Amino acid sequence: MPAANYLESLNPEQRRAVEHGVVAKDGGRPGMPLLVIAGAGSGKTNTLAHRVAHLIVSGADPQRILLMTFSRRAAAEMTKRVERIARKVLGDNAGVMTDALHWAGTFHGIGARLLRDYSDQIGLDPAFTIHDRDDSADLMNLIRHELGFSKTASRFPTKGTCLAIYSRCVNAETPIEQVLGASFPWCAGWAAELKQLFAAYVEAKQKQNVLDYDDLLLYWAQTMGDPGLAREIGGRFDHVLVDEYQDTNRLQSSILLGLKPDGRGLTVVGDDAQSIYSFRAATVRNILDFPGQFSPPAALITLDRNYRSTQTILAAANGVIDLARERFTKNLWTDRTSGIKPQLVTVRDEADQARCIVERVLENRESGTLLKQQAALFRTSSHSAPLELELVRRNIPFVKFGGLKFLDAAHIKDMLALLRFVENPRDRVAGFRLMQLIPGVGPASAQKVLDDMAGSADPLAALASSPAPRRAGDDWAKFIAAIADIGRSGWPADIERARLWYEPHLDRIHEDAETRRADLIQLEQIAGGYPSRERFLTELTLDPPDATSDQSGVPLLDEDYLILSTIHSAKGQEWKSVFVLNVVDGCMPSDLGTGTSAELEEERRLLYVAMTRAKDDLHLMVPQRFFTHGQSAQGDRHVYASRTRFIPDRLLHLFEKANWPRAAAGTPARAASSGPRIDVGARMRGMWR
DNA sequence: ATAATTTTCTTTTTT
DNA sequence: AGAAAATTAT
Repeated sequence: MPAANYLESLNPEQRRAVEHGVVAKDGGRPGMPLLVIAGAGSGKTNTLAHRVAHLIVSGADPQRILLMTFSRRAAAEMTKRVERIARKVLGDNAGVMTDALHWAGTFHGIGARLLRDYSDQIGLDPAFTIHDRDDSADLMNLIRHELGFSKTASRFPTKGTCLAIYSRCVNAETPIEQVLGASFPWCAGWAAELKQLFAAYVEAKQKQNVLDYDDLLLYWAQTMGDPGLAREIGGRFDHVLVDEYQDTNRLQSSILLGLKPDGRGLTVVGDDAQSIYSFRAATVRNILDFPGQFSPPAALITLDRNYRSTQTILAAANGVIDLARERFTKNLWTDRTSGIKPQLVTVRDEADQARCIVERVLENRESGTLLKQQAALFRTSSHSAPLELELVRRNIPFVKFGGLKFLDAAHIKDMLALLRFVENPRDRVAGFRLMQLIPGVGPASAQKVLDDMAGSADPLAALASSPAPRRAGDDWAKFIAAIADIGRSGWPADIERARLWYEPHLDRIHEDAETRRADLIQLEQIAGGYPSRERFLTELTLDPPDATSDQSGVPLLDEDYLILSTIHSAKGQEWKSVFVLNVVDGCMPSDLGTGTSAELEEERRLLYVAMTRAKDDLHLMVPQRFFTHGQSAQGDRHVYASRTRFIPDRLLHLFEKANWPRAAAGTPARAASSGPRIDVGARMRGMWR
């Protein structure tokens, strides 16, 4: 039997978690269910990876292991680690073994694959396409319009709100009245109309052969409701492991229970103190109720030793989370002796905040910390705007996670709509968008053609024979030809053909066609990495490349760059040095998130997550003034902000207080070194614009 | 039917 | 400040 020394780097609790229920040489037979509560920085990913590797080493079939993570990035990282660990024991065979670990991904991604596999058994066309959030909102809007809700006396909820309500009903498995009461009280009067809208929305999706994000879970859960299929699908996997379980919702937990009703072979890992996705209907009850769902109850192992942060950072983070209204896990501890306390840096405004961060980031780099080992975190994507400006000005490369995506750009969406329409001609949202690119074609004529198509058994033939809209001219024939060609040319030649059709429209519609064209070329390169059009479309909508860089293109891998990220996107990551922006009431908590105490508690956990990302030093930035929006560019209307309510006075002893720019003794704080504070010249020029 | 213009509303986090 | 919806002009 292989020496188990690859487990020696683990502490006793981690090792128990890894070995739970695994008997050597047993073929990795599924054992009793296990819940691991793993605090921030407690080696959670490492432990889970060791457990998977240990299962494989003990004889489990990697093809029969289902590993579900929160993002695909996390899945890829996990697979890599599993291979590294397994290699220590199995040598070069490990690669072969872990390659077979191909059921690793997000709930949504795995759902999409299973639904295609079982499509004929559940009456689904396997060519279904997937709508992202924007597509879903567009479809919702279409229906909303059709039903006449866009012209009601008092205002009907917007498409986005409608979709949010729908999504919550589905994901929380909760009736609409309750959802409206709890989360959307201002829409409570519309319950009947919303029901009607949702019914029509569901019908439209089915007619058009499209699924939205929620459907991937919903259809999966429904499929598991059939005992035969549940047994078959559950039987495909000996081991099911779920990461970040605190951020799963009711629907996801019912899927899990459907897969493994007795809990055998089930492992879930999470930390209730880091639950930050309840806006997506995630519920912390999932993790709390997990053990009791089985008899005997699932084993519980707690990892509370932190390996990431210094003692002072941990003390401050513990201080913040200690004030939470209710808590279930204990405080983290570490034996990493402390450096300096986390710093609470007061700055004048957001511009100074940006300058201060840049200055410290550069100092850190001088003393040997790469930019990549430093990150600036913020609550809302737009909070980083002044910092981005300053970074561009100082020529410091950075990559931003969260917020606007590559795929959100209009021209990228146009291209994807074209490919999607070829893949699935019944996808009305795609067709509707495309046809309106053609000059002389607006909503009305697009509608008419799509109706023709919908009424036909062969939609593509109907498209070709449908009369061209009167004012479309030549461009219509070109459109029809392109659609036909793309169907024939094969992958990835398809996408080049698609671009050839789209380019004239791009030039016509957009001023900055050149920069956008570069994006399209990049899209083509990304496409080359996928084996088929279907896989490309599916995986791109489920896992959009999430880095948008203000520099051109994605920085090369060996280049050094600073990380900018929303706190949500920073989950599971760590950096040597972390700067948290706008630690101020109104930003953290967001002024939108202060409604209910549950929301407030989630905002508190958000700050906790941000703080626990830091290994060696942590800066919380507190700008005192905010310039308000909605005024002329040079206006100086502003509001004064105060330090976040999550760090009240009695926690101040856990922090080092600082000001920036540092006021020289006796003199008022004034910008000495960082250039002019106001650009008078620009103001004068601005007077005439 | 489409394009251009004015008015009104809404502001997070993401698979 | 910006987007989406409604309204008016072509």
